[in-house]
Amino acid sequence: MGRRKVKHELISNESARKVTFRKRKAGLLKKLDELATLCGVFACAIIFSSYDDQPEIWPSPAEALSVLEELERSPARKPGKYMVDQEVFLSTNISKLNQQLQKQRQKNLRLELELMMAGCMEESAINCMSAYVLAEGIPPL
Amino acid sequence: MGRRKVKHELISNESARKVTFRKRKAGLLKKLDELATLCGVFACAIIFSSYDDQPEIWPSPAEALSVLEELERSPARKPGKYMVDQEVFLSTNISKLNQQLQKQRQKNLRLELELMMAGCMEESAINCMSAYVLAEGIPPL
DNA sequence: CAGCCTATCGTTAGACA
DNA sequence: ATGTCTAACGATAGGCT
Repeated sequence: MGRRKVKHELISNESARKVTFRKRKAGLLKKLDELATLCGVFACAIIFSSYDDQPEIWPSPAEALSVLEELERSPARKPGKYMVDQEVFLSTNISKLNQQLQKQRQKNLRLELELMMAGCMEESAINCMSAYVLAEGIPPL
Repeated sequence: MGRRKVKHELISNESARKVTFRKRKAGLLKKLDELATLCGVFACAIIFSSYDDQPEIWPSPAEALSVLEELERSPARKPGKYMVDQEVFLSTNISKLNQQLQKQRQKNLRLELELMMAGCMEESAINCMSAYVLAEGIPPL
């Protein structure tokens, strides 16, 4: 869309690439916002580029973290799918992995949360973080 | 876009909402693919919905994990930004958090990787996972 | 280089099978 | 409900400032 079609490959001209990146990143995040609102879904996006010194984290670092936690928490598949033949092995394997991950997750959660918020927010990072941790009821280190 | 404008709010009709979700999710992921290709950036998106029983993970669970790891690994800010007044405290705080997280990360990495791949891939999950782990040189548990 | 403009291309809402 | 069609709306490439 635009005055000409663009080939689906890396834009060779660097300044043109940067302009396209800014425009399209904005367009993409708008679309993600629309999808989330119109359809009531829970989503995040993370974009690393050499143009921004911080990764773009949508909708916000804290909300993105919630999505990542949900991802860890979510059952790998619908339980019923495993109740067949050799897949039972996979099922128990997943259960064990889940248990191990659960233990790790609690420890990691605080670290990730503090790091991400400290890194991606502005001056008030520490205050915001404390408020968030209190609100979510996560025990102190 | 389409025959009529749509208000930026949850679509009340459930079946219409589901149709819109399918269409827009596809459109969004196409745009993310274009952004990544045209601009050479590293990105992922995760979408939870009640319509799909699995979260949509783009571009793939394994690649999304790489992006999340990059996020953990990435310096919180440009180093220079901390070299001012009271922010030095924040800087050392972030360093400590990073060190702790680094230890956790190694343990967590294998667990998350196995769990995500086992959960989101099809029958050959275990084989693919093993190949990936070997290729990446991650030590066995 | 960052905004603004607009012709043009792409996405999608609604209709229909 | 799932797929196709297409009018209409939205995103954006290139040009300009």
